[in-house]
Amino acid sequence: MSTAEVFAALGDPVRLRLVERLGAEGPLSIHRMTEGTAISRQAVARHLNVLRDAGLLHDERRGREHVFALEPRRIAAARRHLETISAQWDTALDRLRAYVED
Amino acid sequence: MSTAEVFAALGDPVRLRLVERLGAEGPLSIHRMTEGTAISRQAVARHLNVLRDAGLLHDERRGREHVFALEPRRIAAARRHLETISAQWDTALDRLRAYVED
DNA sequence: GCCATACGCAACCTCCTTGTTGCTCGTCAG
DNA sequence: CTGACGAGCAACAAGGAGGTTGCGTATGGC
Repeated sequence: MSTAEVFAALGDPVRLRLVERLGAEGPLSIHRMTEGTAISRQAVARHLNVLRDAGLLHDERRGREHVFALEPRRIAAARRHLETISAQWDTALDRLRAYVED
Repeated sequence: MSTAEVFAALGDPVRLRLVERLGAEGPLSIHRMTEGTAISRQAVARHLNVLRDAGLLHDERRGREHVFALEPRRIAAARRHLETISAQWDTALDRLRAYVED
């Protein structure tokens, strides 16, 4: 659930594509998510569990299907984290410039 | 240089901390970056190379020092990517709602 | 009730990552 | 010129990540 864990979860091309699909198509079952990939259902299921453990997805059993859906608040939190770094960078550069001119 | 590679680079707690430090303190040498960490200089250097290969940092030799600095444009690009996913998610939910009510 | 479906669990293999250490090389200061 | 400092390179060990296969289990349609 840490910030690094969120980025690590997004840092695999397969998982990033799964997140993009969930964002574009809405909630999907493991079986549906496996369609269009070159890997097995178990591999996809493990990727989805990683994303859920990172807080990026939430899951629900619907009959014999296991449906995963996006958790947009986690994505928003990661976005804000990157925003903070960029903002600090600007002030750090200003301080560096003042130091060099001094 | 892919998007997944950027997130993977940020997805390690040590590297995320290095990026945060560069954002807060400005450009730093490998030796300076090693201070305050529990790992060796070589390990830090490798982490910095990973971040540079992902496009998140740029580096420069200054005498016998190797200085790394943030590349805020890459961070902004990653931020926009997350923004896109969230935006698509909203419309996907609308379509899902319309489908269920149908 | 019966069978296909969608899934979970566990074992296993392979590669990549992350850390280490040892050695060498360029650079700055005295 | 010489020694200390900051880095680069390479080899190595240990752990984790990502993939597969085989098998067992609950659910839904006929």
